[in-house]
Amino acid sequence: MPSKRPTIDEQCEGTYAAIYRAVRSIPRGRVATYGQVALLAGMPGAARTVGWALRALAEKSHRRVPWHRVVGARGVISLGDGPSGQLQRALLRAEGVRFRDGRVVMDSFGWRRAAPMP
DNA sequence: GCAATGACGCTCT
DNA sequence: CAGAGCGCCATTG
Repeated sequence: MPSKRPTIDEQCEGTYAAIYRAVRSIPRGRVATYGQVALLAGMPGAARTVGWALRALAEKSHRRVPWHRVVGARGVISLGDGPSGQLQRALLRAEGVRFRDGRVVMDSFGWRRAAPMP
């Protein structure tokens, strides 16, 4: 189709594709950090870009991407106390992810990180 | 092409 | 532990 600006869907085929793929690779019940996703997507250091991609995803929300499994470096919910942040927490809890002082217990639930399950 | 923005990360104070 | 500063990369106006 002529002169069509790249929509979210189009961008999903581009740079975001690798990001979404990486996020989809996160096993259920585990979480990964933005930096980790960026690394897996082949863009080390592009943690912020991952945030952009997920943000765009939130507007559509029609993708099967477990965005809730992506958290901050130390397991913090970057969305904060907002409605989205609480939703993320709820979704993670539903998968068995445990929290401690508002942060995910990365030692146990961080993807590819540690340790036997409790 | 530059300046500003952003669901980040790391280091220093 | 909290706050501020700098660096990182991609998108947008």
